[in-house]
Amino acid sequence: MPAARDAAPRGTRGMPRVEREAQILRAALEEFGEGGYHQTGMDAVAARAGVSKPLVHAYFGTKDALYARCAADVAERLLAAIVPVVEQAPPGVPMALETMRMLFATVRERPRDWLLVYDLTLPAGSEAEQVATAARERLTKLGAQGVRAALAASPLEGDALDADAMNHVWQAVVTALMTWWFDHPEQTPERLTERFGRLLDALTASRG
Amino acid sequence: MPAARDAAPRGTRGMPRVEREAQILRAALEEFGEGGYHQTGMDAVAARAGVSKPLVHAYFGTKDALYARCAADVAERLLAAIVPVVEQAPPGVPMALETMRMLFATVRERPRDWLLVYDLTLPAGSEAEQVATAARERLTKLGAQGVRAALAASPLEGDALDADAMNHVWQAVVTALMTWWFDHPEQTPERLTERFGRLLDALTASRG
DNA sequence: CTACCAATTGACCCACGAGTCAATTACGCT
DNA sequence: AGCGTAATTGACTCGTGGGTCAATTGGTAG
Repeated sequence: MPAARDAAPRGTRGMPRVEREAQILRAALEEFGEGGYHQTGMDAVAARAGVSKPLVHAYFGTKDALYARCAADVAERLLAAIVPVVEQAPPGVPMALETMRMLFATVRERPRDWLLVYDLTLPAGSEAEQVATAARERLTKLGAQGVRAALAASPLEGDALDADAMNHVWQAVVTALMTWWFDHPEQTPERLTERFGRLLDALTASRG
Repeated sequence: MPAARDAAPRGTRGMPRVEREAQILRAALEEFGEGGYHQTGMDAVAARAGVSKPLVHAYFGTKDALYARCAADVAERLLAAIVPVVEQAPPGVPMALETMRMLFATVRERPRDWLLVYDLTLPAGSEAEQVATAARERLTKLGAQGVRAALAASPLEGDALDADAMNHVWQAVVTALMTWWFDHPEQTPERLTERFGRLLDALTASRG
């Protein structure tokens, strides 16, 4: 099994640890994104990475740990992308749209990465599920602030549960546009966001 | 194995076929709804129904066929509920809301039934996936007409893809409210629908 | 060149779950 | 009561996939 060292003074062979790790992680992201947790095998990940199954285990431990690592990686990228937006832009629908655009842009090369965090069929109580759930909660608190502000600014001001429900809906909308993206790969983050803006406009107009 | 007969003139034992079938189907709906396809075992279904595993196979064949049967059952109930709404109400947002209310009401006792149709992690190419996909498509064409009408009536009239994207978003919104319902079982179909109406109002107000 | 050592793997083990079959049970008819 | 029949099941097989281990490979230091 590989030791916990990156420099290679003695007994080095094959690829440097960091590269190998990135390579396997990338393969795992692709496989998990396409097949989900249960339909993806460690063999498939190893094959896609071009290495043997034991090596994947040596680098990431169990399948559960590998998935958790992948989900954490995705979550970290997403959070890093939207934190500046939430901190800088004034709350409101435009901020929500900008947040959405940043989310699309973050997973631009592999849109299915998003599913790692939003897969609801993970083994109950597993580390993978805990990481994914935690990631969703952090994204909720950050990304939905704009929409929540919009809700609070409305003359109706629903009860406390409305904000929670709104968060769920907001995330589902992003997920829906992500999955729609899968079938329309020619779309760009910008066009997707504009498209959603049009939908909002249409909805607004039809209710005015 | 049970024969294909319902009346019981000779060699009868245990429960009548129709009751037994309904009993197993119900157990399967509960199990699949809670754990999804891959995490649910035939043993678990049999145990929940209070029968043995071979009996489940005798009644429904393979696991795949059982899931397909469950999904078809859910789809049939959902379609039967919303067809009258779509045919009678005038297109527009109110019709969409009424459709939503009927969907909630249909799965009132077991909201997780909805997930049988909207599980994206089904084995690729399986009968279960085909049934679920077909059900989603039928629901799309029916349930999204109101929203599509709203989109067309807007002054913006987006391109042809907008309608497709809008359908995806619409279904995701319903799914999101369903899953939100799981964690708030005290909610009713009516209150859920009203809540979503409030969210729409707030969104409209914040953009006017 | 040689010894050493980490990286890498072929081959294996094993748990779990789908699916099957012979055997058993109990109901209805005579 | 006793037989025929269909419902029901205990106990089994078997393929699949997660995980492990001893053995091999090929760099690097001396």
